[in-house]
Amino acid sequence: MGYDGLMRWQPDARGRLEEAAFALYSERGFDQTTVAEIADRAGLTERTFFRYFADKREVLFSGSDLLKTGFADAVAQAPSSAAPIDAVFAGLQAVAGFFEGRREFARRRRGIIAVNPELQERELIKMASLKDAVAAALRQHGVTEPAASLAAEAGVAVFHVAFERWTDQADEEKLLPFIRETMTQLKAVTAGA
Amino acid sequence: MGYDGLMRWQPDARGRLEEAAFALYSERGFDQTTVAEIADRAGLTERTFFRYFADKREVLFSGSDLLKTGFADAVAQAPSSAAPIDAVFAGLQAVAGFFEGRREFARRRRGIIAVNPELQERELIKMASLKDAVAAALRQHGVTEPAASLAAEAGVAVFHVAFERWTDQADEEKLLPFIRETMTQLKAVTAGA
DNA sequence: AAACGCTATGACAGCCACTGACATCAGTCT
DNA sequence: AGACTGATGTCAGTGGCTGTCATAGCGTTT
Repeated sequence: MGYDGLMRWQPDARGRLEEAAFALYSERGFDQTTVAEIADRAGLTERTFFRYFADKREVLFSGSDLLKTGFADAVAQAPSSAAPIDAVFAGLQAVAGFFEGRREFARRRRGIIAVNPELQERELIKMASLKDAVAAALRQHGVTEPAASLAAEAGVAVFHVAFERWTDQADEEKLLPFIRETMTQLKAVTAGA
Repeated sequence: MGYDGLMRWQPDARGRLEEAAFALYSERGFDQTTVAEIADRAGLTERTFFRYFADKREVLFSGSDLLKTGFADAVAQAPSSAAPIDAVFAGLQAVAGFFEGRREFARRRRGIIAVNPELQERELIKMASLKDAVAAALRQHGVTEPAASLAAEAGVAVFHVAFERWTDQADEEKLLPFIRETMTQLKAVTAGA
């Protein structure tokens, strides 16, 4: 039999909270949404929200762990003969796969984050964490510092720039070509003089 | 005659708040310090703290505006014949001057920030803002996107890595040599393959 | 010098993010 | 049935941050 209005013990509390937050942040904006409202919409309480997410921002970043491990694992599994920049590129290819078919979602999520400094801060620290993971994977490959950190910085910079250009596009296209082109241009820039 | 205990209308309220915050964050850590305590130590009230600083973190970042304009102005004033990466390097030289003789302060400040994720987030968004300013200066130079953004990312990455290595050093040395070396290594890494 | 006005600060009330402690509910095991 | 476990609810409290109004110091005007 169905549950009577009460949602307690309904499945996927975490997912419901994510959806509710995403919807409310879209409709009214992050600042104009309270955690109590998110919890209500998900049929839960504020306290439960904070059991699943460390804070009000984190609910938008549940995918970043997968992105991080996907990127770093691909770097770690690159042939050991590969130059650092090529190992990083292998990671970027994995990232491109990660976003396959999710451009519209990525676009709306970016819209929410773009208008709020607090959310931008969170996004930046996720990027920094991604960078650290990539650097660690490179070191595991025998790349020494500071080359590992710099190659990781370069890789994440390429991802960031390419990702923005991809979501700015009107048409549904693949992310990978943007990554390729951005990487080429980074090489051109740093080779200057 | 001197003032009797009350500090109202004592000069440099802002500076006193900065010093008090820096001291307390050092002694007990950021989380264990309340804004009321900072204000007390500065002889002011909590409300006044928030008139000078947007939030509890911002009090540690008052210098970042000077750093940003110093970096960006130097980029903008580089000879128009200079390649993007060389204009960026001119900016980095200005940054090195900015930190002249402030290594110990930079070191302690970094210690406060290093142990607190919220402060790291704030530092990261300041870096991003710095990057944006540098990119804008490059565009003003006629550099097109995405080269401007990428060169700016590269420049800020070099600053970041060099700065960390400089503050890790035990001896008081100049920042500029670290910047030179880091820049060289970035070029080597991105030239790979 | 008295009145005026301007700005920095204080005082107070309130919202909301976030936390700790304990109660309660649903399903499982025995 | 009764005990056990894990997810959720309830409640009280802390602290960051804001809006609003009162007040203190200081210069200016008349």
